[in-house]
Amino acid sequence: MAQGVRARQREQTREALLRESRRLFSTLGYGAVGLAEIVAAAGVTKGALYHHFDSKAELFRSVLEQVQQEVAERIAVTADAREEPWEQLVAGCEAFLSTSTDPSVQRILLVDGPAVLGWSEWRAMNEATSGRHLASVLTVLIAEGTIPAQPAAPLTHLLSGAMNEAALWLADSGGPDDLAETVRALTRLLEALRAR
Amino acid sequence: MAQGVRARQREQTREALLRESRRLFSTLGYGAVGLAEIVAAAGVTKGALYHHFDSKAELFRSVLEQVQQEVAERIAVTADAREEPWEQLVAGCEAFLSTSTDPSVQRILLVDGPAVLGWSEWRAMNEATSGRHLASVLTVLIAEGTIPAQPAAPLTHLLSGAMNEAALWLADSGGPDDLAETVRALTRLLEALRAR
DNA sequence: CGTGTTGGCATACCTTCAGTACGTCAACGA
DNA sequence: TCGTTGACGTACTGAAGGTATGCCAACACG
Repeated sequence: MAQGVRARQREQTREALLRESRRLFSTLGYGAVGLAEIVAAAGVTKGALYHHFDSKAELFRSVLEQVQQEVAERIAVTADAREEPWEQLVAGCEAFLSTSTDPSVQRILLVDGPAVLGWSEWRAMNEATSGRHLASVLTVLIAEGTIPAQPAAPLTHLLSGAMNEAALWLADSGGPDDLAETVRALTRLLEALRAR
Repeated sequence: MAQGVRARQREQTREALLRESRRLFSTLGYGAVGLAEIVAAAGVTKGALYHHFDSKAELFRSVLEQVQQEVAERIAVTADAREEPWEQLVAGCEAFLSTSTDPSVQRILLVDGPAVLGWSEWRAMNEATSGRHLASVLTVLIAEGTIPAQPAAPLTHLLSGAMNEAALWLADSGGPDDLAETVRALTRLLEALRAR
């Protein structure tokens, strides 16, 4: 860390760009934010921006990657606190829903993400971070027979999509009751899946 | 119909703009398509476009509205062919999944739609068309006790999101097996919901 | 049937914004 | 100490969304 004044300055600039662009992207949306706004807020110029990122889309990609990492981290921490895979699934889902009340998660990760990067790239990125937790725990639950035998992939996508949409909904027209109601509905859904 | 040469010409121009922009939006995405491309393909100029639509986003909105109507129509026709509400639900879900293999539905309705219009507007539009069918049939199923008593709204959004994501997934990395697998997974999910 | 009006569109222009070319200066290695 | 290089700043370009204005044919109306 702090390997020379040069590298430190570089990191500061990069972080300022990421921080300010994340703030602006999450409040105004990708399309409504100009590079001029971003560099002004970060206290640099477009030369600096293009020295660190190849394009506006690449800058957004880095921001999205950062958001993804944070979400995945919170899910992993919450889930790993439980012993049973089933408990991990439920806790992880709840963690995702509560984390996603953050507007930056909303807009950047769920709305603009697929449109800017294209859905398949967005999906690959999701798969590499928070999506993997869901896939792996479902695989375990199917293998141990807690969930009836079936291919894991389709079910993973169904649940993933359900939670994404639910997150968007309860942030939009959300009284605080709706979060609880949604968690309960999701729990009922998961419980219904369980083998009996 | 055909009320004067004037109104007919107007309709032709408008339809040409909607048709060509829908084609371009669905293949390249909203951001990658310029108005110059659209008007060239439609055989008119930007003057005509702005005479019919207030902005590029408004043009996209009209295209999206058209796509939504078509999807809702196909779902309604399929569902109304069944008697029992439960059969209507399953058939409607299957109809949505198979309809959504169309790339224009994919890109316009599911990917660019929320980003261009904003999620809440997109949601309102969805609610007014195809989303209403899902909401109403779920309400009936809960009322008649086929699905355990619970608020309808959260469950509606969970299922809606599940199908949206599933549609995107099976179009992207989809062998024809995946469509069948996804339908089966969705059916299992719905069956699990059923009161026993 | 002649005439004024309006609707439907073309043309030319303006503004903004992503992206590029190039210059500059301080940090770094030798 | 000096040449090199990396981290920017500055100035410019092309393109794209949007606007102002003009034109001509269709329509209403006497």
